[in-house]
Amino acid sequence: MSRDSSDTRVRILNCTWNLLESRDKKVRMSDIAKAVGISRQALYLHFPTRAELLIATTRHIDSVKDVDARLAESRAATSGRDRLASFIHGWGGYIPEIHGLSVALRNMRDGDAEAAAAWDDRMRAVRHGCDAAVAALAADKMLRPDLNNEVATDLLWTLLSVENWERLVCDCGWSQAEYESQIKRLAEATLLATD
Amino acid sequence: MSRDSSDTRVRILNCTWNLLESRDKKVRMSDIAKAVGISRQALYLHFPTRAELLIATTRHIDSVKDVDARLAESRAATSGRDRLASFIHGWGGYIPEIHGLSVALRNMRDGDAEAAAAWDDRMRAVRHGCDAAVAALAADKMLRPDLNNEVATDLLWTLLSVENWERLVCDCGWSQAEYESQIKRLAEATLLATD
DNA sequence: CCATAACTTGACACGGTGTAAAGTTGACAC
DNA sequence: GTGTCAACTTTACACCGTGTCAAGTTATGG
Repeated sequence: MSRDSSDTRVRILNCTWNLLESRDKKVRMSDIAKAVGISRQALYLHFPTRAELLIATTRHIDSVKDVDARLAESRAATSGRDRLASFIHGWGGYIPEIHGLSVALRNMRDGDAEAAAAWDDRMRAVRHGCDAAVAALAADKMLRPDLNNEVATDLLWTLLSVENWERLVCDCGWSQAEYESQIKRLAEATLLATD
Repeated sequence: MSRDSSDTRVRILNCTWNLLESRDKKVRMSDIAKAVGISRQALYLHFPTRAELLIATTRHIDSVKDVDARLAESRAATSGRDRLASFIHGWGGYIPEIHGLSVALRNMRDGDAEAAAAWDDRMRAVRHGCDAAVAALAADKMLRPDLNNEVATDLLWTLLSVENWERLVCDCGWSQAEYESQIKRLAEATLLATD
């Protein structure tokens, strides 16, 4: 019973996750196999390609970290401004969880269309969140009059990119709190009407 | 005389540049060789590794596009605010020239420390420009009082990343002019004291 | 005519992904 | 017990792109 197929699958996903978050170096299929304690080939019994393993790992993290719950909070906000702040907190706080994976997936962009599509799909989901936050601002007449919804969404989406988080937190050494507060200020300065 | 060594070297650099800007796919050593009209091995007579070829190509673009002249303009600005605007225009206008190369170099990050170092070096140069622009603002007492120079430099540097340009221009379909004007507005909203 | 530099051809090692095939092990059914 | 099925192992190999090596060609200039 301890050698269940689904059990091994979960162990693979967890080990992949751990390796991606801990190591800075490249994570090979053989590294993952070694970490799980199975042969490299057994990996291919569960996941046909490295790309699919990485994609499955993102979904696994999503379910473990309950990304939906984080987003639900922002959807519950009453004012547009609150919604913006809570979306930034929700998504911005999620970035560190998926950062290692994000790097791995992005590094496969050229050479693997499937991996690229998977990453783009996730980014599109973030964009929907940005769009909703912008729409809430517009509904409250809080959006700068010289910005239409699409341009505003583009700007917020860009601001909240994983790359910007990496720059500020990893390269510049900011704390997560500093990141969130500055990005929030920046987003407000960018999007809000000066009343 | 038409078969000069330095002549071939320049042809290699130009072809590499062209391929990186035109193709979206991966550019292999054999692709470059074919484009130049020489054998793959001849490439290695001029450049020891792919990474060194890419790095040499960045330097080649720098000299052809005269990046120094662009930066000189911003250094000549009288007010801090002008300096910021002209730095954004200078660097922001240079990004499209090096974009293809930037992607190729960044994609080598893991696996080639030399390529990573070369890219980081260029980004550090941009950071120096950001730092100078922020210092000019501070000298004019135009910098927001709640920002110290380092945090302000971090923010401007992040704002002006190639990745943000890619998002807005490539992914969102903005024109270069839209990019520059919005980024300028964003930078001012982020850094300038509200007088 | 000879020497040299630029370049060619063809072969190969290496690392990482993915495939294929035959063998082992343990749980459960009858 | 015997059989069977699934999970997993071991070994081997094909493919691709980078980089190396060695021997041969060709043009130019002393």
